Amino acid sequence: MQPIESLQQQFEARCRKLGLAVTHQRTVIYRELVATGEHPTPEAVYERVKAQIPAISLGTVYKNVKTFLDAGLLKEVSLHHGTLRLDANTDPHHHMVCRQCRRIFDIPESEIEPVRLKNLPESGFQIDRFSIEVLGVCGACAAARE
Amino acid sequence: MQPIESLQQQFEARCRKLGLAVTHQRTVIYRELVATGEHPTPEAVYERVKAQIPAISLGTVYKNVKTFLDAGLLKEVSLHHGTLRLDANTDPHHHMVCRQCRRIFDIPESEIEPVRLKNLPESGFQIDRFSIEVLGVCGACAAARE
DNA sequence: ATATTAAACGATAATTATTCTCATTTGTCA
DNA sequence: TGACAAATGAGAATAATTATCGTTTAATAT
Repeated sequence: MQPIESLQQQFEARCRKLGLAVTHQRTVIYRELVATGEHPTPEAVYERVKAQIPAISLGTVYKNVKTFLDAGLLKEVSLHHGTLRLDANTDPHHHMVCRQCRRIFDIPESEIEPVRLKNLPESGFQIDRFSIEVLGVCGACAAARE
Repeated sequence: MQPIESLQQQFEARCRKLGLAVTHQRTVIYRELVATGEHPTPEAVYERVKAQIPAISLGTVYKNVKTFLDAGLLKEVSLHHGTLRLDANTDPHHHMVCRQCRRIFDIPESEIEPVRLKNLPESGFQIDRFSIEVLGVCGACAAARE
C-alpha cells in the first residue's frame, strides 16, 4: 500500500531536491499559496502569512515567490505584468508571445478556430470574449540559441 | 467617389467627437503608436516621440495613453499587468477573468476544446502552449449591478 | 548533541513604473 | 483676437519590486 504524502511532506521533498532549506517562513508561504483558490498578489500572500508569522517581512515573501517561480512550484498568471504594453490594433486579434524576448506578435482572429467550452462556465459568468495567447519562442530567439 | 481620409484626419475627427483637443504631442504619440507594429511600453513610446518633440515629458505620454485607453483608441495587451498574480495550480488550465473585480477563476484544460491555428504561425515561431483567457463579468459582479 | 557554514531572514534603502500637482502654455470657439 | 478650458512640462509623490547587509537559522558532518 502506497504511503500517502501530506502536502507538507511533498513540499519538503521538493525543496530538498532543489537544494532549498525548509524554513518555517517558506513553508507557510507555500501552504497559504496553495490554500487560497485565488490568484493572489504577493501583498495578499504577505497578509495571510503575517497572521501566522507576525514578524515576517514583505521582502521575504517576494524572495520566496521568486524562488518558487524559478523552481516551477508556482506560475505567474500573466507573462507581461510589470509594465503596460499597448496595442493600437483595434481589429479583433490574439497574440503570440515570445517568452525569451517578450515580443508580442498579432494573430488575426480569423486565423484561429473559435474557442469552444465543453460545459457552461462558472455559475453566472457572462462571457465577453476570449483572448488567446500563443506562448513560445520567436524565430529570432530560436535562431540566436543556435 | 468617397474621400479617402488620412490617418491624421481620422484621428482629428475622433478627437473632436470625444471633445479632445488636437495637440501636436497627442498627434505624434498616436501616430507613433500606430506606426510601430510592436506592442510598446509607455517608455518606448516616449523614446520614439522624443525624437520628434525633444521637450515632451514622460508624464504627457502616460496621460495621453490613458486618455486613448479610456477612449478605446488603444487597448492594453494584458488585463492584469501592474501587479504580479500568482498561481499555485500546476495542472494545465486556463483562466476566466472578471473585468469588474479582477478575480481570476481556473478552467481545467479539459473544459476547452484544443485551439487550432488555421495556418502556420509567424515564421520560425516555436509554440510551447496556448493560454486562454475568458473575459467577462463574474456572477457576483453581474448580480451587484442588479 | 554540537560546531560550522551557507542559506535565509528582517529591516530598510534603492529602483522602477506610474500617478499626481501645479504653474504655464496652447487649442477651441465665440 | 480674446477668454477659457484643456493640455503641457517639471518635478514631487506613490506603489510595486528588488537589492543590500548584518543577524539568525537550517543542514551536515562531526
